[in-house]
Amino acid sequence: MIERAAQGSRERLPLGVAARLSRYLQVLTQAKKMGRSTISSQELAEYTHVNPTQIRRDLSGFGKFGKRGVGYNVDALVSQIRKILRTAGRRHNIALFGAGRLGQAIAGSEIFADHGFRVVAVFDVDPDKIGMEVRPGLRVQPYAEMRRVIEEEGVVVGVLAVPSSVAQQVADDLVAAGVRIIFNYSEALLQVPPEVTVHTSSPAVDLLYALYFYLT
Amino acid sequence: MIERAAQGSRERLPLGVAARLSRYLQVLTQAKKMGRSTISSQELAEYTHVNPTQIRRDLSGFGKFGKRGVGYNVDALVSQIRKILRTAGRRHNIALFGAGRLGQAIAGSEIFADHGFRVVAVFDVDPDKIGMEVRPGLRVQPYAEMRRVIEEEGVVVGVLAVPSSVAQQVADDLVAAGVRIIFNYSEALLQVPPEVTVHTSSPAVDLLYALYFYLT
DNA sequence: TAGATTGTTAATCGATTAACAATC
DNA sequence: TAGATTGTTAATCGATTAACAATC
Repeated sequence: MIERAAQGSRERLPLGVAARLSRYLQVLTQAKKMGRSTISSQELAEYTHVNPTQIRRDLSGFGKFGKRGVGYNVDALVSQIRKILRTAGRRHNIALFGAGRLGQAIAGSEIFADHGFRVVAVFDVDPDKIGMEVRPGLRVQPYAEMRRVIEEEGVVVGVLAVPSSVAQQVADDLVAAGVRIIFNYSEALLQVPPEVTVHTSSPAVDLLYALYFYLT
Repeated sequence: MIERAAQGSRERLPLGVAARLSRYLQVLTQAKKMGRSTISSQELAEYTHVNPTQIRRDLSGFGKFGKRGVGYNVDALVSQIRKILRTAGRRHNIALFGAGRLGQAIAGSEIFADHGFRVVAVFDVDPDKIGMEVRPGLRVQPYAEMRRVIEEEGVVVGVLAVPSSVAQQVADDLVAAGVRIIFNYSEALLQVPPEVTVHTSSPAVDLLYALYFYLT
């Protein structure tokens, strides 16, 4: 606890704790939208599939955020976790690659916006798509412009909604442009240098896992 | 090992093992597509973010699948893991809800097909979308038909690509129709009975997590 | 043979769980 | 006060890691 109280410090959280706090934040944000003002560790557990004792333990390491007999104040907890994860009051810019059906769905979604992520650019190679308005004020730009735009806009994350066949090329270009976080919606296995983090979206993995417990 | 050798038995795998095996399978399937015939635990570790020793440990619990100095045969390992996860030679039918941009992207993707999941029905309430061919041989059907189709087709998984505002209603209807696995692409927090598993897709969670380590 | 990588052990670390006093 | 839920401890279980002999 004494060590953990060093929350605002330079100390990095253990991987597991950071991952779980991110999940709590997602649920809390949504609970807030649904008009909830408090939430118990039990409810958080149902939505995150994390053990309720684990949740209380994770949170109590940073302070006494809850109220016994009541639960946690949603607004207050959102603020606290944002502080811990260092995303409070910051905006992080995303560049999206591929303006097909998936790319359009991502550009039009609120899913990133709720956490301070903003899609500031969309790129495609298809001349028919360039100039298309995927969302008010956001038009598809030619892929050739990616390097310049990434630098000008201070893009931190690249999201790949391109065919698997070109995903590696885009990843290489992103790495060369200095982007360190890549979110891969294609099926390709991407090769990147160690300082770059790739997250590949694989809904089938979660489905296989859920199915196993259904079948047994 | 003696206990684990009971792979084909009724014994359920620990949660963590089942989750990791699913991830190995995803990577192996893709590696196979890319023409790889063998893969080392080291490489699997890079793509799955699971420790290489852990991977060897997980696999050796079921048999000696690897070859020292070489690695694992991709085809053979895919077969073995499918057997362990009980998905070998089976087809599992999926019903998709919502034929908007996201729904169309999912229907057109190979991502589920590679693991024996097949989208056998797409539903929407919008009369303009009904009858639309989202992929050869697969047309959008009216939502009102969902119950009948789910029973006829033996649907095991419901995938929600609908607006958050109607997600709970669809989830309730799926539960009533006997579906036990729900994959939620909306942001809604879904209330379901304990026998039903909900997985909510939250790319923002993974992004927050990656960002934390980037910022620190 | 030399190099690489598995299979396996042992030691450490983090997660899970039950239990319950504190307290709202 | 009664009921609910946090904060916290202690015990167990599973994951991680380093190390290395076996062997392809």
